[in-house]
Formats: sequence, C-alpha cells, structure tokens
Amino acid sequence: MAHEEKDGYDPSAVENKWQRLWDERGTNVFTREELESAEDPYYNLMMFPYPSAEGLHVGNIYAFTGADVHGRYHRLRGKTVFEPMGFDAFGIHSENFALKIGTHPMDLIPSNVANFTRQLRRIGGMFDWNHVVDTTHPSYYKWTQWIFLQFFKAGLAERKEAPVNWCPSCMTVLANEQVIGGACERCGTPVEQRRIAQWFFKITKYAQRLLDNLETIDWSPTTIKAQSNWLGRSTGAQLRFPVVDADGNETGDVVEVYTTRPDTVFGATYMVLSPEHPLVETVTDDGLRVPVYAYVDAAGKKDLVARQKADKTKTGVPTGGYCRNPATGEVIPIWVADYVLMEYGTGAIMAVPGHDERDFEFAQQFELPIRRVVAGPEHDADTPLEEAYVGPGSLVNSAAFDGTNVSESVETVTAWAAEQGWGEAKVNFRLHDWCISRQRYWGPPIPIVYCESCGPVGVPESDLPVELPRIDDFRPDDSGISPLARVEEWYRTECPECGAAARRETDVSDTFLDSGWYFIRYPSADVDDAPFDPAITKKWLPVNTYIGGNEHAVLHLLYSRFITMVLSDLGHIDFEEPYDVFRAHGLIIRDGAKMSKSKGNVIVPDPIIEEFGADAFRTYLMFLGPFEEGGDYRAGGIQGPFGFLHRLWDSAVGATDDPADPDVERKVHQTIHQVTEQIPALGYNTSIAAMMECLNVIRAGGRSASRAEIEPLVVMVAPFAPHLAEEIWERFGHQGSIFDGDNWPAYDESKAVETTVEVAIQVNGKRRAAIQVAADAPEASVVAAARVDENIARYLADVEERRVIYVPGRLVNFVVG
RNA sequence: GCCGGGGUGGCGGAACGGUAGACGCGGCGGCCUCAAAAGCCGCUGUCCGCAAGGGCGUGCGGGUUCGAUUCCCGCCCCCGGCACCA
Repeated sequence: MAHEEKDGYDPSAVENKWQRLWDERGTNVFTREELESAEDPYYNLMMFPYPSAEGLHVGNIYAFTGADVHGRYHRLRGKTVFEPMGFDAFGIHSENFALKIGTHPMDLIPSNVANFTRQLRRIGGMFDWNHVVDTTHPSYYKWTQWIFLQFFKAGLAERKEAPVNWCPSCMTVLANEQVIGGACERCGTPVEQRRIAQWFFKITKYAQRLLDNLETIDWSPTTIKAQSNWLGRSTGAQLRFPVVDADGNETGDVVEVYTTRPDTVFGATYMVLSPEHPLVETVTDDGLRVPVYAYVDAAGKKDLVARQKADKTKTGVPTGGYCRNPATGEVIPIWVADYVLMEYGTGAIMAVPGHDERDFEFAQQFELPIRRVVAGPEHDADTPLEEAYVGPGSLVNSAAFDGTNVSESVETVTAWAAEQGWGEAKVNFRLHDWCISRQRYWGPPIPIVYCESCGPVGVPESDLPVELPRIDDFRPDDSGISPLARVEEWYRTECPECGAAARRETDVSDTFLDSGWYFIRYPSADVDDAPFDPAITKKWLPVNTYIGGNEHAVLHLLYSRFITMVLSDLGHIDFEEPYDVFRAHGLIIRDGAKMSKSKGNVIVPDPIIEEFGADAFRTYLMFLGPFEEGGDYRAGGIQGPFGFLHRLWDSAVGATDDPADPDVERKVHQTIHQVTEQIPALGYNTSIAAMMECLNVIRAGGRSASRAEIEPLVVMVAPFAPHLAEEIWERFGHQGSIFDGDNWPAYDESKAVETTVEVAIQVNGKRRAAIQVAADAPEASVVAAARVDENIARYLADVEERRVIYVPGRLVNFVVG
C-alpha cells in the first residue's frame, strides 16, 4: 500500500512540489544581469489579463497555456525565454464593478490581482514574477503619462472639440472601436453624439505606414485582414463643386466631395451634405431654414443610434441651395441627409444615383433625376435603370469620355478634372484619430495643466507621476466632466511655465494607452528612472511571438503598433513594429457559444485542477482542438489526457534499463519528428495525439517501457505537463530543471525509417486489398506482388489493363476498363 | 450586404491530390479488485452477408483527375467581425 502511494501519480503532490521548487530556485525569473547577458533571447508574450473579480476562466487559461507551451518548447530547445505576466487593471470595467459592489477600485484591484496571481501560479505558467506589470501602479502609469507627453511634444496629441460617442449609461466617451452597431460595447446602451473637448492621438497620420508594414510582419492572416479593413484605404478623387446662387452665379463657396468613382461625375445629379457639414447654414435658402435646421437638430440628437440601425430608409431635406456640376455645367440641388457621414471623406458627396445603391434609393424616394453614365454589356446609353448599376462597362452620356472603359476612366477623368482645376486624385482612410480622453476616475490622469496665459502645458517629466488621488466619490455623472473635476484640492495647481494659478486636466486616459506599450515595460519592469532600459530593450525587443485573442485585432494591436512607430520615430527605440510574429488563438466554445460570463456558460477551472491537476487540464485544453481555431469544451474530455499522463507516469516510473526495442524506437523517432515540427506551428492537438500513439506502442501488450524509449517522450510532453516532466526528469537522476539547457530529443532519421510498408492496392481508384512489402522494394516487384493478390486477381481477370499507377510506399492503382 | 473561418461517425477532432475517420471522449463486452479509482484486453461510420467480401458514405449540385475531405465553378447552412465609408 505504502509502495503504491509512493509511486502512483499524484498530480497535486507533484505540482505543489515543483511550483515550490521553481520559486525557490528562481527557475523562471531573471535578474537584470541575466536579462542583459542572455545569449539566445526569446521574448514570448501573451496578452495580459484584466483582473476581474470572478477570477480566471477557462478561456483565459486556454490562451495562456497555449502561449506557455510555446515558450516552454523554445526553452527546451535551449533558448533563453522571457515570459512575463501582468495586469491590465485600469478601466471602466473595474470601476463599474467597484461601483456595483460598493467598494473602491484601489481596494478591489489588489485583491483581484492576488487571486489571479494565485490561479496563474497554479496552472504552472513559466511566468517571470520578478517582472510583473500592473498598469494601475504609479510606477507604471508614471511612464504611461510620459508617453502621453512625448506625443504631446511631438504634436501628435491634440485637444479639440469633436463629436464623440457618448455612452449615457457608462457616462463616458467611447472610441469608435468601442461602439458596436450604435451601442456601447460594454453595456449595450445606445450611444449618443456629444461635442466635448477631447485629447486625440493623430493615428491617421500613420495610416499608410500602418497599412504598408502589414506586409513585413508575420501575423495570422485573419488579423492582418481585419487591420487592413479597419484602416480602410480607398483611392479616388477629391472634386470641387462650386456653389451657385439662384441666377447661376458662383458664390465663392465650394462643396468639396470625396468619391471613389470620379468617372461617374457626369451622372452626379444632386449633392448631399451631412447634417454636421459647416456649409449647411451657408447654402440653405432662407425660406427653408426651419425644416433644414429641424432636420439637422434631429440628426444630431439621435445620430449614431438611429444612423446605425439596420433600418436604412433614407431621410433628407432640400436646402434650396445649388452647385454647378463642373463636368456637365448643370446646376444641381444640394440636399442634407444623414446617410452622409461627417466623419468620412469630406462629409459631403456628389450623388450619382445611377451607379450608387444609396444614392439610387434616395433619388427614388425624393424623385431626383437618375442618369445612366455607365453601360454594361447588355445596355446602351438609354437603357432605363431599375437599380443602381455598379458593374463593369463603358461610359455613356459623358461627353468626350463616352466609350471609355470604366477600368481606365477613373484615372482619365481625374486627370481631366485636375487639368481644369476642380479636382485631384486622393487616397482616403476609414481610420479616425484616436480619442484617448475618458471622463472617468479609474485611469491615469492626463498630465496636462491648463493655464490662462500659456494654454495647455505638459506636466514636467520630473513631476511625474500625476498621481490619481484616492477619492470616495468616484461616481461618474452626466455632466461630461470627470469625477476628478469635483476635487478642487487636486486639480488646483500652478502653471509649470509661468507659475500662475492653473488647473489640471481632469480626464484620464483610455486603457488602450496602458496596454499600448506594456510589452516594452516588461523587461524593464524593475527600472524606476526610465520607462525602459535602452540596453535591455535592444536585446529583448521586438517581441518574438505574441499570442492573443483576435478580439483585439483592431484595438489593442493597432494602437500598440502605432505607439511603437511613434516611439521609434522619436528615437526612443530602434524598431517600429512591436511583434515579429502574432498568432490569434481560437475560442473555447461551450453549448454552441463562446465561453463568457454574459452567456452564462463559464467553467470555473479551480475544481477541475483540484481533481485532475494542472498538467492534465493544460494537456486537455491543448488537445481539444487546433489551438488557432479553438474548440468545444466538454466536461468528460479531460479523462483522455488524464489517463495518458497517468500511463506515461506509470511507464516512466517503472522503466527498465534495457536497450530500446528497435520497433518501439522507430515509433519514438517518428514521434520526435512530428512533434518537433508541429509544436512551433501551434499544432498542439496533433502533437499530443502523436505522443499518445507513441505511448500506446511503448505499452502495447502490457510491455514495460525502457528508459531509452520513454525519456524522449517525457521531454516532449514537458511543455504541456511541466510538473510531471520535472518530477520524472528528477527521478531519472538528472540535476536541475528539465527546462534548463537544451534537452529536446534529437531526431535521428535513420532510426525512424520503416523496413516494411503496407501498400494499398486499388482497382480504378477503389481499395481492394493491401500487401506488405519491403520499404525499398522496386516498383516492378510491388506491382507483381499486387497482381497476384487473390482479390486483385479476380478484378483483373477479364478486363483490359490500361494503366498502372504506382505511388511508392503508398499504393498501386490498376486502371482497367 | 461586405470581409474572415467553418460544415467529416453518437461527440471533440485526424488526414503532402494517394488506404477517410489518426488520437481521444462516449458506448458495449471482458480482466484485475472485498469494493472503488487508476490500469489492462477486445469491439464500435452505415447497410447487406455466417464469412470471404461487397454497396453507400466528408453540407448540396456540377467539373478536373487513374484517384477529390483536399483543386475549380455554382449554391445552402453555421460561427466570428465590419457595416449607409461615398
């Protein structure tokens, strides 16, 4: 009995032991000197969590484990792997939760962090606990503020009054990226439009570079595509339509429009301004001011909500003003309609109802003229339009351009407009500047002081951090002003430039600014006189591999690229892309839906780890599907990997010193080959399957393993089940951690070669038999052997043989007929 | 509507254009045990057949090929993202 207990697999004993030893020996942590002198550095990054009160859920653990497996693999191959962990703990989510349960974020977050830390240790991640980053700690946000100041000094941070997305429930401004279908991504409340003075980062200046660089980085294609769509580059032309009075004389005002189809300018039969367009007032006829202003007013109120509803019924009003179409010379009416958005292009369009679906619908509704200027192969110049025609064809009703193919006409018409001075080619992006102001409490104060005479002044770097004061009343209100604006003793200060009485900025910054640079901070987390140490940064960055969720494809990943680019331009770092490789992991699905608290299908990991151990849990999560695609979580599924580890343990603990059996050794080397190829490619599920198969061979017929057979398997399983691997490694008599040094098994091709192979015999592509032949048997002898197979002979008896296909080692196919 | 990713046994999932269903879960039968856990052995796509063997099978319809889950064309459905972006 006692003997049983000593040698039986007891996950919690093994895991406790090794987690303790890793801590005691500092297995996973680096000193500054070690970071400085690392020989083969590999920076393995995963997206840091928001430390919620609920603790880690299976989705988090899935992502972390997948990334940890990657890091551990590279470490077993002899690399020096830095794998840090941190907490993205500022933001509305924490603040709202604190409000809900009646506590203070400054009390809530440390206890959440402690709980997360406990859980993260328990799953056996290879985290460097000496380099933890907590974005809410003054030692971190001091440097977040420093980054703001660098942007400010470089003219890349700008304060402007702008229409912003306002969530009436969260009572704060949201970035465009945080508005989903017109509603707040966090609480689902319809978003309103407000005009508030905000700080913006000029990310649009970097749009082209952010797009171009996508070609140079090795990222998941889905993420690349999402970023590229989000940047939304389009090419076209900016055209100017002069405003004319009732007599057709030019007033001097010009409506500037952006279009991707300048070739259809001859079909522009009216103009549309967005309700917020500055020219609305100017062009509106006095007799129409009442309806126009009423429309503009209504649009402003409902704005983002109503505009982004699925209902796309067009509304609009005529202004009574007119433009001259510079191509045709015709006078055309100017309308105001909310289907034209102020945020895109120039906020005004030329409407070509014949060849744009939205314009067509609008023109139909308000009985505006619809003119064909493109004729497809089925049409002529006068074919009536039943709907907007957007297909290929050639221009008609377009004066000198008639007959030109649309594929070339964009260019020729633009050139003509340029020659005449009313337009030029233009590239446009969908991307907007990044609004970083938040009228909330739980974030880093924006380090700006407003002075009557000096204007907005950056807080001197020596005065950082601008500490977030602990205040009891941190509730937001509907005024659009931060809770900090209620704390006079905090916001009253002196102008850093002239010393006059001044007032601090009371907004805090967006959490995406916190997470936009944390990866640069990690290796320098213990440096307190600079945001990052130059030498260490040079050695460790950019990040080798970043693994995270694709929900951040256009938020965090775009902002962190932008910040990196700016820091590079400002000379602080010498790389402009933060992550060499990015891989998006899949999602854990349960009951047909993504595992999430709102869906109510979350699995709490702790009891599972308690029962089966972290190793089995990790292995199961990596086994349940391709890591980059996610998979279905099923409660009983862990039995398979648990049993596997159990058998592996039993075989290893009872291993003999006999030499390896050649047949088993062959399987072992085939497995080494496969696993070595698949793990770095994140093919975790098939790697585990291969190792299971290998163990099945080792144990076939109840045979005992020899140590030579099983030791390579133990090393290969170590990324998935690190505690178990360490324990067996130690029992095999090795000194120190299995993760110290290059312990990955070497693949020997000569040992993996099969001597005999099974060859399938097909007749007309259908498998009719299989024969065993020597692996190096010549074609003729294989075909001859195939021919005399009893079953095959029957099929070949009375038919003509037309062809024989031979695929070495695989099959022989007799084509008969 | 647009952009991604998918549709394979009861289930999760494997398959360089080459033996479809590896590996695992679940199920059935058996061994070990006082019992349980763990472990071990066998069977397990479906239909016909005692068997040998054969028919049918990777969402649907076509095509290319000696051979298609894989490539091409046209559909259907599911998941994720974006959405009046001119």
